[in-house]
Amino acid sequence: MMNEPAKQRMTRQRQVILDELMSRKDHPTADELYAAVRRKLPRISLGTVYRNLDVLMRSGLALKLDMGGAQSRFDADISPHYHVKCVSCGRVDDIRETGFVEITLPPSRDDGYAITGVRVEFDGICPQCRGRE
Amino acid sequence: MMNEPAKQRMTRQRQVILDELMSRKDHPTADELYAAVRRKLPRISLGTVYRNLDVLMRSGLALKLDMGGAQSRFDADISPHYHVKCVSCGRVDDIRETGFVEITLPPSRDDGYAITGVRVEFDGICPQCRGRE
DNA sequence: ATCATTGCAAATGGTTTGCAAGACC
DNA sequence: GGTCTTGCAAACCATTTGCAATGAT
Repeated sequence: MMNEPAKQRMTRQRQVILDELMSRKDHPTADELYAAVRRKLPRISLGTVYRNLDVLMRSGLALKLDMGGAQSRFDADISPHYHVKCVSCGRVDDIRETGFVEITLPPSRDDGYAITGVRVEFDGICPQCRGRE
Repeated sequence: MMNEPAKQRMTRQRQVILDELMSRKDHPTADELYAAVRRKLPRISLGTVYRNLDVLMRSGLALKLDMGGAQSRFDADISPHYHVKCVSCGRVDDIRETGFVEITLPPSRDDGYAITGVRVEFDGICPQCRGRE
């Protein structure tokens, strides 16, 4: 009756995916991760990468970033921080200084929504693309 | 040499799509719009809807909302306002009170990004779904 | 034995695109 | 005539899924 948490095994594939994701500070897409992980596990499949990213996400070990654009990006840094997306080249970086964002969740009335969360994302031009202008 | 703005014609299809989009306060997906527009233009194709939404977007007459999830949503209300997405049913509504959001764009230094914009999106539970709990 | 997990391949589903016909200047 | 636009269908591409085989407990 109880909703038992699903028993998950830390398989070799899952561990390698998580390690890879934690080792980088960019925010790779599933296929970028697939390419990287394949160097250690040549027989791994893209489907497995997707399935494991989903598991890691549900377990709270990774974040899925929908920053617009076709592909999702993933982040193993689950500490609170914001993201900037370069409107020119599409890369996504962290923003660590959060002092300039001030959001007070509105009380649950208004049009009746009970607000449960906010997402703040920045657009910008990365240093590389700035130099190239 | 100059980048002339493309000459666009306000075709019947484009007008009907825009009218439909302006007439509703929800934020329809392309295929919802397609279904609605088809009542007036039974022979219109989904491809035409997509192409016109793209044109309207570039012309600044409509906004494309990427609120996560598979499909994009569109909005003909281009005045500044925020959106809430119901985490339960997926519908998207406007938030008109912006007093509780205070964001100061950071100066262009930090890791080097020149910040050009912010996106703020809310999650919540809509009144309908709240009642149904 | 049981049950999560995998590799593989096929399927899905939203969006885009090539092309020939049609509409507008 | 030139060019923007359309309908149709096929193509695209990220992601998901069915399934038989594998692995861990």
